[in-house]
Amino acid sequence: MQTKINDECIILKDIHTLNIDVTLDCGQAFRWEKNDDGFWHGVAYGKQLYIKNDGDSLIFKNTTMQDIEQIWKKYFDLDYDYQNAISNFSQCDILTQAADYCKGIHILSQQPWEALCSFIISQNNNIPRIKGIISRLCEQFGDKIGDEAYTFPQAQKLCECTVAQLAPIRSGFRAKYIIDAAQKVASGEINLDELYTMPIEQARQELMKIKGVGPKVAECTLLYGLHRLECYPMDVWMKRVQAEFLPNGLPENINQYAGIAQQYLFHYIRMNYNYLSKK
DNA sequence: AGCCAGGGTCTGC
DNA sequence: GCAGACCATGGC
Repeated sequence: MQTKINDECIILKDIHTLNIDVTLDCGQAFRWEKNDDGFWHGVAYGKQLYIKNDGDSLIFKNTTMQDIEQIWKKYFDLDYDYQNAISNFSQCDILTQAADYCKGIHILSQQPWEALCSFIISQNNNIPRIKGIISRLCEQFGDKIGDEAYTFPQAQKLCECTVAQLAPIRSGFRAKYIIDAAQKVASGEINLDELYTMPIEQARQELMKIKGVGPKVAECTLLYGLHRLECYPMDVWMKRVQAEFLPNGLPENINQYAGIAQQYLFHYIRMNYNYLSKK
């Protein structure tokens, strides 16, 4: 991987597998927006970033080589071998189609607390509105770190809030769930960092101690916040795929890559539902 | 206008 | 253990 540094840009060459456009717009993260110049801008790990693809290169703006090494390589999962994972999908038609359609989608490593909070908000909700709620949450309770850029508010901040104080973000019945999660995390009753290595079933149970966290939200938190790739969140779209194309579930050799398969199937069915359901 | 959305809780069998 | 009502809100 070669690196080139201009005045304001850092360019990583030979990044073949990451497609920024799809990765940031496939329903796993809710805080990225695309500018007219093609750059995506967002905030993660308390840092603001501008990024876009340019052929086989990745162009970073508003960051440092040190942050790329310590934060963004992990966040965008640049060191994981996606080709190898996808090579295991070849015996399953729908997985092969989905993987082909979703080339370049990586599973992001978001901060565990942000992922937990975001997917609590996601329940019985649609993606545009999830983005709006999270945006208002950050604007109201996060730290301002740039022009219209805010950090994701920490649990230590939100644990002090009442449902009434959260009213401006218009999260509806989910407000009390956000507060319960914040209290359990801020108090140390739940230690999210332990979930990186905890046996997976125990990790699920740990998260489901939080009010408003059931199997789906726990699974999303573990997949997108802790990079537990064996997790397989089942939302309404995944149930449609399963019913129509995977009556016997995932092939067993996919289990350790189930999270990748899930993200590809989710995006594929959502983008092609009318076409696929007619076939 | 009514249905749906990256679900979960609570109640009643 | 399982079905069904209910939950806030807004996009379509």
